Amino acid sequence: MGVTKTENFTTHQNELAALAKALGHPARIAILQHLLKVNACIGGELVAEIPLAQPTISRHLQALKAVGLLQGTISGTSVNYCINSARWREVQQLFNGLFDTYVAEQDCGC
Amino acid sequence: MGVTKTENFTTHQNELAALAKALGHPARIAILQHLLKVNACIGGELVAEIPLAQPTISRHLQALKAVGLLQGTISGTSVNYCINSARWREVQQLFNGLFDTYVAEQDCGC
DNA sequence: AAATTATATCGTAATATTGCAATAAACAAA
DNA sequence: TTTGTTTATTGCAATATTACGATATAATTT
Repeated sequence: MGVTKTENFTTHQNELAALAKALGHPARIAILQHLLKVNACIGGELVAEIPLAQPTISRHLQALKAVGLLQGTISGTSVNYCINSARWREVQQLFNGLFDTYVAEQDCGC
Repeated sequence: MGVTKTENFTTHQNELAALAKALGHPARIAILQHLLKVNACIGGELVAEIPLAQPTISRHLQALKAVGLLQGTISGTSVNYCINSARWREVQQLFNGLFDTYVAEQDCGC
């Protein structure tokens, strides 16, 4: 079907999955890495940086914005994108909340 | 097209994206959470836990196994699944490697 | 051997995602 | 007003994902 049965899962599970999904494309990782590297708000110099067509990059930016990782503010004809620092940390803690649940490495024979 | 242009990105970017993608479905989050909760290897009691059909859960398990987060060992007619602890920690550090790149919260006016 | 149990795979249908060309929209500059 | 610049949206086409029923596989049990 291609449709995820979100109603079968908790809000937390759905949110974590949605965030992971947003990170689930190398172009979106590259976008974030570039924003982290220059550590600033940049207008679409990403189109020059990333070897994909401008509409494609625009879509990836929307996907990251949709989960709150990015924010964009209009500045003349261009848009300044940057990382939403509060959300960024929140998301990191959401992921670590999952990862840290692993306690010991009890030998289970696997 | 629906096909990701992996050749345009680094191995690291592709790996991180593939891992995130594997976490990008609530059923797979639920599977991991359950494995973490019982902290043991379980045969497919997941089929009873998660409200999806058995073939669907099997596919999700394969997806998690494909990125190394799970390992399964055959035990009679059933399969014991558990988290690969080494890989688990490795993946956590990969994600934190991205998240920790965010240094300051310099005011960029966005 | 036949039946049972547990899991994987196949086939199929529906929806989602990715990508690009073309175009639109919004603003700036001449 | 016209021209250029930048970003978003639309309209495809191709591929991927999700889901389930049916079936296959593999080991255990009777």
